Amino acid sequence: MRWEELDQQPCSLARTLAVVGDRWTLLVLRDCFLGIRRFDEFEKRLGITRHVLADRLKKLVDHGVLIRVPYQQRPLREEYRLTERGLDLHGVILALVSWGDRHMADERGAPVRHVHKGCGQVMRPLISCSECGEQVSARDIRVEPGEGWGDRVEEVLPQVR
Amino acid sequence: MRWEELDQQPCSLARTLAVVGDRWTLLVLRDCFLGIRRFDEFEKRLGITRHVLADRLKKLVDHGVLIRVPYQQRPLREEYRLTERGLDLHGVILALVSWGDRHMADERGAPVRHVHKGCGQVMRPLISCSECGEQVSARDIRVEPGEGWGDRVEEVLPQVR
DNA sequence: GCAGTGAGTTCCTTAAAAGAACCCATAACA
DNA sequence: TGTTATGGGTTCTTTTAAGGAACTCACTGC
Repeated sequence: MRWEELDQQPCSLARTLAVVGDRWTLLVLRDCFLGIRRFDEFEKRLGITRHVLADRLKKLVDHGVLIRVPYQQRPLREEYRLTERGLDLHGVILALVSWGDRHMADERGAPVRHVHKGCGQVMRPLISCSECGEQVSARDIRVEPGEGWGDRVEEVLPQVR
Repeated sequence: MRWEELDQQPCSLARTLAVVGDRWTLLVLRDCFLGIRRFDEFEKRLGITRHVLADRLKKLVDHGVLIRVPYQQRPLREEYRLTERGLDLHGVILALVSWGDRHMADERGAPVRHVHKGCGQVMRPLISCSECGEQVSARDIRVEPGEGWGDRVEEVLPQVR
């Protein structure tokens, strides 16, 4: 399988990875959520090569995750902002950060805190069931084929422990 | 920045990406959550080269995400199972799948459904605040430096919109 | 008229992934 | 007794991607 075929797969994970499944892309998005918008700021903060940065920003724009917005004319300068679609990736970033906080933090603790504006508290993200509201983890969930699965009989979902 | 330095950064996202920030790794993990455990099964399902698969499995074992468990002696054969640390990555997979379901699904809908064993319903994962229980999205959260931030004054968190 | 800025491109070198072939212990088959 | 199959890799060569540095271009401001 090549990466170009990835978004054709009947798998939402593969399709998402076709958009953001690249380390630089996710680091760029992290900075977007921190309010970074301009080419040279990304470059300075990430230590990414301009070449790769230009490529990743372009792909994110093509996928509707970022949008270019002019912030001055003569000479035209544009910055990159998260679209609604991009903002919706916050859950992905949060999940990654949260795992890192739990399993990769050094003795000094988590590097950044997330403050919930609503209640003013430092929060951890919890994942819960949209139907009953209860908190869920891996063992609470069973996976089964949905409508978009298609009729590839041969690719049977194995038993989930 | 090289990938070897990534887990040294004072950023939980970067540190998590040092472990799982690779498309193949995440696809391998997806299959782990579907119950796949053996080398040749991963190979068949993913269409990954054996070379890369061996490398990714080894890295996941080194990072304590997977563990090798013998399932027969003579000849010794081992399978790969998620550790607790690995199971805890479920939130990451769920977040990625969920975004794909919302933004990358074709007209037929989501390829797989997640059933919450607790209530028996097909669920979507919701993210909520650990302190007040309210549902949160990108705009409800403010980021600020935490204990593990260190004293790099120059790297100021920019204003978040 | 010269240096600086923002946002890239181009060119060349190094690293990683794809693809195919090979290896090794054992078992099962004929 | 040799022949093929299985599981889980490793080796080798080619293609693709990333790193690093220099160049471009349309301005601005000094």
